[in-house]
Amino acid sequence: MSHPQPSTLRGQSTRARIVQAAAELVAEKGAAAMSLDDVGERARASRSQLYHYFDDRDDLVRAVVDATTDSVLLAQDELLDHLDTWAGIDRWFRSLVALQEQREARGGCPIGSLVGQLAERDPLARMGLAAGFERWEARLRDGLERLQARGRLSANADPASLATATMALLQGGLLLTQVRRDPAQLRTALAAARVLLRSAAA
Amino acid sequence: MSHPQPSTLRGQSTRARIVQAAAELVAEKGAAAMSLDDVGERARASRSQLYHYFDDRDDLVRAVVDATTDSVLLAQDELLDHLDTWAGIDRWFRSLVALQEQREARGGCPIGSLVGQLAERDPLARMGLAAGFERWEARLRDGLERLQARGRLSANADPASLATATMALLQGGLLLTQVRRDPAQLRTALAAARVLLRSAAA
DNA sequence: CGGCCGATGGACTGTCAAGTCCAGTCGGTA
DNA sequence: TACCGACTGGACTTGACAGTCCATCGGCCG
Repeated sequence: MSHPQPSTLRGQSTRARIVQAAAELVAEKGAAAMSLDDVGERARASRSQLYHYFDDRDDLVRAVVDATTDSVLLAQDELLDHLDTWAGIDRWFRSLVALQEQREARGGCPIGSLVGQLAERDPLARMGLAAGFERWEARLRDGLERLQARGRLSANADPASLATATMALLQGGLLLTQVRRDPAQLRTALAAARVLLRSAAA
Repeated sequence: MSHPQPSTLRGQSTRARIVQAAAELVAEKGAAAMSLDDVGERARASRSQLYHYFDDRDDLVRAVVDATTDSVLLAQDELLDHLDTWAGIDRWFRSLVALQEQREARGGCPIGSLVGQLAERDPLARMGLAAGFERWEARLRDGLERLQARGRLSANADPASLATATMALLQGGLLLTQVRRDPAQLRTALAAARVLLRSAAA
């Protein structure tokens, strides 16, 4: 945060390697279990490089939060662009369930999992996570608004509330999937989201 | 786990004090930040007492998981007994929102927050959390089944799926509430749960 | 009353992690 | 070439933590 973007190409690449390695370790072992030694080893960067690019451990974790939300949103970027049709929404839902099946229901949501780990410990990290969720939810809300503008969603439906409820079903479904090691939990939650959204169809 | 229930009253009380202190610290600072020194101090118990009653740190954390789910379920025991009427369900929802308002949206769900911290690190803890969720969801499912038996819920509605979806909305709503520090997120999620359930009304 | 055993106190050890420090290297520029 | 600042290497310090060890207490039962 307080460090400027590295001025040389080499510096940028080193910083990126560090964040990447840290993000992987956080995803694998949790934020508390990520040690700077681990990060250094995986990123092939020494101790002083970590402190050259980040103020301290917390600063690095915040960078991980940002990198993780970027990566989650980028991975579904295409799908999020087409939430203004019922088919597009269904496609998104199916892809989310397929991903959990492929992962054998491990890990939950990369962003959501961090909430319980960081929200009460680091206010800045919490705000970073909130910003990530806001970007995510905004994509859905925009889709629903376009759906409504085209008259496929009831005029008195509230896209903002529907988007929030859908995000809640998604996050809650992922949490139940993770804790039960069963992708069917997410499938059920998203089926409910479908019912909810369709009940507001025009 | 491997230790039997303490045989003396004094032992039982000491063990209970330890679990209680550990549970408080986990709730306040997160499972990873709970140290045995902190626990000992708060419970007025020495190091060897911790190892007298628990195998190791992980064993204590698992006891915390159980104690936390017990406490969450006990706190709403009365409300969970009356989920077989629409009024009872509404009362439950209102009470959940009121609790978050009172807590200023801090902490999220005591059980749900632990999922991201423990699920991928300790399989036994994950199973303990899953058992907690199952007990919780079962209470709701039972209520819905009674509602259905009395003909207030459509005969072709599936109480199990509705219960899962409602739990997902609850957990997701709490997660969004926590990360945004805004109880309205849970209110919106539970309003959606109400719509979902009513749409299955007979 | 004497021993047994659950329960307790607290010092001790080894390990590991965060953060500091300084001595370098590299690449571009004058 | 000489310099300068960005960048890199890795040893070192300090502290905290999990887990171990042994000595002791205290009530109950024979």
